[in-house]
Amino acid sequence: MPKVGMQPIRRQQLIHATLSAVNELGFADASITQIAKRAGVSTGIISHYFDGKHGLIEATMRYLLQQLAESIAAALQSAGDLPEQRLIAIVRANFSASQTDKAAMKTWLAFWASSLHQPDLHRLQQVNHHRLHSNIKYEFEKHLDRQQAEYAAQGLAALIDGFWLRGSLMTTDLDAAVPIQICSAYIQQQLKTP
Amino acid sequence: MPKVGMQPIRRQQLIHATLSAVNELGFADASITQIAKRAGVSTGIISHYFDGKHGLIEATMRYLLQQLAESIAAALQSAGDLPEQRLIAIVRANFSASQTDKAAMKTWLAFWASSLHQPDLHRLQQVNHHRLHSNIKYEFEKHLDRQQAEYAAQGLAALIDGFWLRGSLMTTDLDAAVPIQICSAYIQQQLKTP
Amino acid sequence: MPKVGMQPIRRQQLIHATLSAVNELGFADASITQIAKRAGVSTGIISHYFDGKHGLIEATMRYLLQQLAESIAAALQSAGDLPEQRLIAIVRANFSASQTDKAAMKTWLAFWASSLHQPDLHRLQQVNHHRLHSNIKYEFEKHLDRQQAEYAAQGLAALIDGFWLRGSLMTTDLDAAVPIQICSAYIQQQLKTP
Amino acid sequence: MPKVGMQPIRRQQLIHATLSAVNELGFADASITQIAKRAGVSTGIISHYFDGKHGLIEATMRYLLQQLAESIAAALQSAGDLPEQRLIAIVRANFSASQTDKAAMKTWLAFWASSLHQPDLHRLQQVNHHRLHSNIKYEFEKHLDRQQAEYAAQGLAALIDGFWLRGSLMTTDLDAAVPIQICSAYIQQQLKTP
DNA sequence: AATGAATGAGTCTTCATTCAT
DNA sequence: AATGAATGAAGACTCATTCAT
Repeated sequence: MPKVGMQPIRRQQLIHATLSAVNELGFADASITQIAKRAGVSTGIISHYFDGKHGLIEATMRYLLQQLAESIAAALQSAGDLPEQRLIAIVRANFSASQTDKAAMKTWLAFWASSLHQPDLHRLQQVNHHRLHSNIKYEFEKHLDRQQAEYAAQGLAALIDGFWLRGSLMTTDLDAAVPIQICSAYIQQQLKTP
Repeated sequence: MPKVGMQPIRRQQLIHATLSAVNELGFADASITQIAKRAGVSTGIISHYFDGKHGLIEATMRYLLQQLAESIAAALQSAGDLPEQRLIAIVRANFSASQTDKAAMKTWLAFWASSLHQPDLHRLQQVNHHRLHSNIKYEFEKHLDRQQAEYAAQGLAALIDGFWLRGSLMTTDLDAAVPIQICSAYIQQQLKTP
Repeated sequence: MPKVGMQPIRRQQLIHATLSAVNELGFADASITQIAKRAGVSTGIISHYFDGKHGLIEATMRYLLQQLAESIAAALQSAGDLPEQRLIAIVRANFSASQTDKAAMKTWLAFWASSLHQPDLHRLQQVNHHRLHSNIKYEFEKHLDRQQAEYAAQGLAALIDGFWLRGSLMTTDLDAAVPIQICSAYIQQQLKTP
Repeated sequence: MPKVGMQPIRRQQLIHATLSAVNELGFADASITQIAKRAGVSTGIISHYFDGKHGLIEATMRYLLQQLAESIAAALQSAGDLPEQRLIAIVRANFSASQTDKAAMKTWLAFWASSLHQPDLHRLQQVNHHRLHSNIKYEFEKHLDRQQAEYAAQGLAALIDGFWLRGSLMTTDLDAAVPIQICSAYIQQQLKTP
């Protein structure tokens, strides 16, 4: 039952099917057969819309990154002007529900691991990591000198990613409250340093 | 010409070949053919000594974990009695050369990601994460109350893992000095809290 | 906006696109997607006008054969009455520019090879080969007895096809002058035989 | 039931299976499944011994070329010293039974056609064509000047290939007697030219 | 103890065809 | 008349495993 203008619908459908498959089966077992089955379409359609599995994987990772970027952008927009507020907003966005559900975290980890040997994915992931660092450093620099800000930014970014990594490897769901609290304390500590 | 006592030699040979293959090719492309080639043996030998590829992978991860555990144990032994000294020793062990070279980090990440969908690996990895937390918390508890120690431990463990994760995803080698410095500052900060 | 009389236009369009695709990509890689792209139409149109890829291939071969037949007919019409003149005219037609450019030769060879296992194409090709033989033999019979004419015809036909085959397999373009000269010499030789 | 030293046996087995499949099904339908079935082995073995289908195809073509080369070499060895005798020996070798059975001819044609778009096969085929020309020209030069020999060689090579091509496209088996007779006459004619 | 020959399930991809619009 | 969305079979290839030697 072919229809016109299906492209965006099918692409979204397939991206979600990919996330679902990676979450349930793992990156290694997320075959296009599995993905197509979850999307309720045939395997051929993947090549039709994404020019192969690799294209679908990349599009899916791009989608996740975009979600995170939007989440952070929105958090910053509704945050106050104080660096502390803005930094906590960034932390909260990174631990927002959509980012901390088991499926998303497992998928992120899978993508990162596979990005180590896939230049295209690696580039995407690098941009993401650099952006988090920049966002954070930018706020710290309002109160700290360049060197202090750099250290504070590295520390906070590591803290966020560390909680995130440990959360993704845990069996239980991540309770975002504790990480947020610890990160907040870290932020306050850093800002009062000088 | 059967040789006696080949078992430990062959096993070690194959574990190193696995690390080498995972590092250079990535987890997905580390086939037993590649591994056997690097070890200079035939593929059949893998089933003989490890009962299949899965057994080899698990043994390799176990080996990495043991290395880390020994590294930490040694660091603690030669550390002083002060919690601060002991905690910094733990940090240093986690960022020691053998743990932060690109190959080891890539392998760790690959194992972690794949552990998400492999119960055997997952169990190993859980033990490891719990041990780091326990080690750290034990030291913090010498100066802090249980709740404070728990938070401090979670924070420091996240900091360590976060630096480690960001390092493994970087293109350049990790300069351990900065993470160690930031972790040290964090430790001192936590210990003076009360 | 349906248009009237599109059929002949579309068919011609698609036949030329097929020749172009077979020439550039080879018979094996001349998919209907490629052909449709070159014709600037959708793939569906091929089934519409030719009832499938096979129909298009057959029509294309038929088109090539017709071109050759017309070329020979024209050559004979403007040739004199002497058998020698007429035979040379046939030779020239077989090596005329439109038949010896790389594209046409490659396409012919591809069609012939595939005709070995496709009855429809095989029939077309048989007619063609028989026609060349008949045309030639008819002229030789004006001066030779039946048996001699048969041999002369077989020889000349083989000579033509042989040059043609060697030309199609060469990397460089075929210089028609040499084959024509050698064929002419052969004709003269045969005609003076008795 | 793995055995040692199977390589040459399996390779030969698979090459023959390839010839059989190409002959019966055509180049396009000679899938590795079909080939493996004819050889009585699994498909995986093809990659094992030939590093993929392409390697098998190339090895098969190389085998055919070698057969022809040996056939010609043998014919020349047992031929007299006279150019005429030697040239006829070459002709006979080209139309010997092993070269003119339907299967071999169809396979040759299929290979040649596909060689147009496969550099590896093309190179093999070029060598073959050049060798035939050289062999022939070498003999003609014993009696003719360079230019005459070149023309005579081109003519005879075309004659051979032409008969061969027409034979491969025929439905019936090729009766080698007629081509040999016509070629012989051509040779004699050329040699008495000056 | 060790080899490597052999298997066959599983992966991704390509492609001609069909059909609702 | 024409599109292009969708299918699904078939293709080549990879790979962990098995087993006779």
